[in-house]
Amino acid sequence: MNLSIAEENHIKSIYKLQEGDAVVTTNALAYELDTKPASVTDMAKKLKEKKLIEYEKYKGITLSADGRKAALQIVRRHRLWECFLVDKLLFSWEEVHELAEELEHVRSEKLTNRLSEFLGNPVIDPHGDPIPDANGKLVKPRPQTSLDQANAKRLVVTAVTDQSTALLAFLNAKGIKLGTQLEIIAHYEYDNSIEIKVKGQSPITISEQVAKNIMVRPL
Amino acid sequence: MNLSIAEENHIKSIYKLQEGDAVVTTNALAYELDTKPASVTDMAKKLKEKKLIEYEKYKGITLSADGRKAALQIVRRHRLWECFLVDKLLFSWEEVHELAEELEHVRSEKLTNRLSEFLGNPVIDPHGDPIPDANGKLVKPRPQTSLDQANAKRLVVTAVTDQSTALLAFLNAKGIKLGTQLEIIAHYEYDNSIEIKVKGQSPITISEQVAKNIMVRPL
DNA sequence: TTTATTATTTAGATTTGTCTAAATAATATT
DNA sequence: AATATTATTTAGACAAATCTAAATAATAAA
Repeated sequence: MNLSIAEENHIKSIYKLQEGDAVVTTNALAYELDTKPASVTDMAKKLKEKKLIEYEKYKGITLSADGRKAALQIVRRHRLWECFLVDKLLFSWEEVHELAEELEHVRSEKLTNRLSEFLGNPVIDPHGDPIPDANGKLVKPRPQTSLDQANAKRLVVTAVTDQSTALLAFLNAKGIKLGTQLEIIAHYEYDNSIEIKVKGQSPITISEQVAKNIMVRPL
Repeated sequence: MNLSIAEENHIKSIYKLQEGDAVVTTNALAYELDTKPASVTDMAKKLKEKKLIEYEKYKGITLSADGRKAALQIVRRHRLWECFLVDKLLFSWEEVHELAEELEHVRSEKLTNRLSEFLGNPVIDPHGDPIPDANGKLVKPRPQTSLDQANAKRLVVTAVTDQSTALLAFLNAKGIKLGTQLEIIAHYEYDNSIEIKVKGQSPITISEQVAKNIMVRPL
């Protein structure tokens, strides 16, 4: 099955929004891909034709088994390139997403597997996300919640779900990265903010919005 | 100036066919790009509009200063990726051209320069072709001729101009690679073949057609 | 349960890059 | 120089991926 870049991007976004097995709506997908709902409908028809998604009009989209397989291949390539960029070319955490977005579309299994080997077959990428293996198997990520819903007080940052340059740069500025230890001091409902103390720094306040994208596990 | 992949491929092929400053014909370019002359004419109009080429109808194509600059950037990326694939991912000589053809279109100067650094700023690629530096400067390649026109008897292979998988695999099978030493035993005009002896092997016969693509310098 | 709102799809247009077939220009041959 | 051949361009079409505007379906509100 030979997918175009546009098709791959749709598959990847459906995979991302599905999170388990939820149905993905036309609007959500259009927003994620920075495109228009009408365009998503067009593409949905094509991907259904290719049996990569389940789709009935007005009923939303889910990946088929083949679609999931394709998505995992793309995700694998993306995360391996991110590793390469950070580990070998010394890019920083927040710079690599856009570049990996392009490199991921070079569809060569041999290249992907050689790259993985070269990097020492890593199992998580620089953002803490697990890397599917050559067969598309994904190791279960360790138990984690988003920072806004954490109940334990002492936590470690394990991943960042939104990889926009803006957020990553913001976190960088605040001294928050993978493995950073922090404590929740207070959660202010009335203005949706959270006061935290990053290890070795004075306390700071962040919005719930930001906290939603920071995944943590109990220390 | 943001170029599409199609535009980049045209620029690159014009650069390749120009060899110095020769005018490139529509037909030659169509053949090189495995497309049709009419398509080349269409693209020529667009590239002229963007001031990347000099073009008057029926008069052929040459690169403008800007076009040459763009071409050298693409060639730089292509050759650096070839180095990476061979040196780091242990691909063989003849496998890397197609992959580099895709990787070269990731247009990030920062990535290109980091990659170059990571590789130790190489100045020639695995096929023996020089790599333009970050400013597009190309070190003059050592004096070389194609094998079919060589006058010295003892020679060293310095480059291969046609990088089709077929030819490279053929040469590999014959034990010919960069740096291989060989002697010309005889040049048969009547059937356009050349008998050569590769160092450490028994003499073999190759066609002039193949010899044209093997660049050599006197030992 | 009507009505209003929101989500989704359809219809038709646009851009990019390509093609074929026909027309025209340049070059080679007699 | 006239004619044949080859090279190039034009005209018109097509597929992919997108868009806008209008129509329709699903859902929420009154």
